[in-house]
Amino acid sequence: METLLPKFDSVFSIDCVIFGFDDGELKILLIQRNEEPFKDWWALPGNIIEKDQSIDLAAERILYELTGLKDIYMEQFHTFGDVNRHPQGRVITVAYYAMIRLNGTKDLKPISNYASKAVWIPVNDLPKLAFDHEKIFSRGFDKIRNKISYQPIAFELLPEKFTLTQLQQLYEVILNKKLDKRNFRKKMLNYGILKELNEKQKGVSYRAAKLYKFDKRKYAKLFQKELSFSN
Amino acid sequence: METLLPKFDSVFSIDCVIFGFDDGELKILLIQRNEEPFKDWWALPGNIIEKDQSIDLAAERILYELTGLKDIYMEQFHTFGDVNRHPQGRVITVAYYAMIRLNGTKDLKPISNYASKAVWIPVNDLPKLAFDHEKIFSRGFDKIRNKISYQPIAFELLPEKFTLTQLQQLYEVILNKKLDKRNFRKKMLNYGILKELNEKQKGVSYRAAKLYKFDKRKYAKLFQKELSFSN
DNA sequence: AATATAGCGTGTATTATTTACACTAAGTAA
DNA sequence: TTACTTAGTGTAAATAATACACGCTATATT
Repeated sequence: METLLPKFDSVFSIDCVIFGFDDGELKILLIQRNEEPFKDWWALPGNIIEKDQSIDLAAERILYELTGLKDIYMEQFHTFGDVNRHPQGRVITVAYYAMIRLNGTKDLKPISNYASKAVWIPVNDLPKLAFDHEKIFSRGFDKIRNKISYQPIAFELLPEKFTLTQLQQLYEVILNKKLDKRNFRKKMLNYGILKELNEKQKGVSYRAAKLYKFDKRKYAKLFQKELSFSN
Repeated sequence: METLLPKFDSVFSIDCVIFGFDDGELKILLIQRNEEPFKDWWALPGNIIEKDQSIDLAAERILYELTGLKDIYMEQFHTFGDVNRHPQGRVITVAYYAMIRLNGTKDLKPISNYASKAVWIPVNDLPKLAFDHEKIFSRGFDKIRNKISYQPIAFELLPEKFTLTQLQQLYEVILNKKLDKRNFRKKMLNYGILKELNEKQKGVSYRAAKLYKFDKRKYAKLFQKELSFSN
């Protein structure tokens, strides 16, 4: 960590915690930094907010520049403002998260030079991260763990067609606990936000499971209502 | 709104949405601005973050300077970063909320010159606010409404000793709906976080109600656990 | 002393939700 | 044909949520 770098005044930055699910594992998107400080370290995709850009748009742009991912809807979850979180000066960072679908090996290609690469890393196998990014990640992880426990947001992470077992496995890795199969299925189907397809899983060496699709329309209806509270 | 004021570069600010409950009404703390822009307008207590201060501490300091309130624990709830939310330049603001107890007429005295006064205003009777402060307030209100519906956080707003009816009234104004008396009492007492006192309400011209106290210790135990999720 | 008043305090039946729990069925591989 | 692996299913018990009404008690009034 150099100390010869120029100091700069207070700036705002964005950091993104992007979750994906693949191969039975929950992963997040990391970049390898190509610049000081923390050159060659792993870090969350993040950068400085431009002056003429709202923070939400800045988040989208930054994610795109560092990873090549476009049109990802992210949600802000916390702002980190400790004085010394950045070695070069005061940087306050607004952290965003998103859960996205890894369509096979969606190509990750940093557009800007700021990152030398972008890769998916299992959350259970994270390297040391630059700055306070471990703290940011961990808070983001708490956030989705918390959210999923009262809102079925996990579909974003799955392929378009999925089995109930896959969905359950995803819940299990996020919540870090085993769930009861029958109760899980009962609950999920009860939401009424899954469409059963006339298709089955392929390429498995055992009885193939039914495939389901997530029904966005019903989901929206259900969870608009859900935001008001009952007697 | 002057346009002759100096432009400044990107800065961070804090805005505070402080809730109080008094006289059966939910109120928030507003200041009257003593400086341009929006001189003489009502606004949330808020100001610029200093360079060498973490945002959490900055929030405390700013609240103190503008209202005289000290040692108020606030929680961050959202960061607002639209480009044009401040007429003089780019200002990104981190919004905090707190719920506090109005001990009678707790004296509000702006320490800094930046506010000419600080007062409690009923949320149902808010004036037009400076900047995008109406939006910030409204998001903060959503936040506590949401939170209270799954966590009994309302005690902070009540006097140390309170009756169950007062507690219910508070819930009703926050949730903006009538609640069933028997069910409400059953639920609250079931939490096991209320201590029944051997005292009764005084100065009422009808049968006096029992007074209760909030049991912080039990609350902490209960809601630490509550953050993990069940099968 | 009697009465009016205003809010206090209480219980039960119904329904919905959550939990615990184990075996047969179907498809694949050998 | 058999062995293997995962899919798919139901019920009973416990807990939580809801709907609902009236006698009690302290004070104020006459």
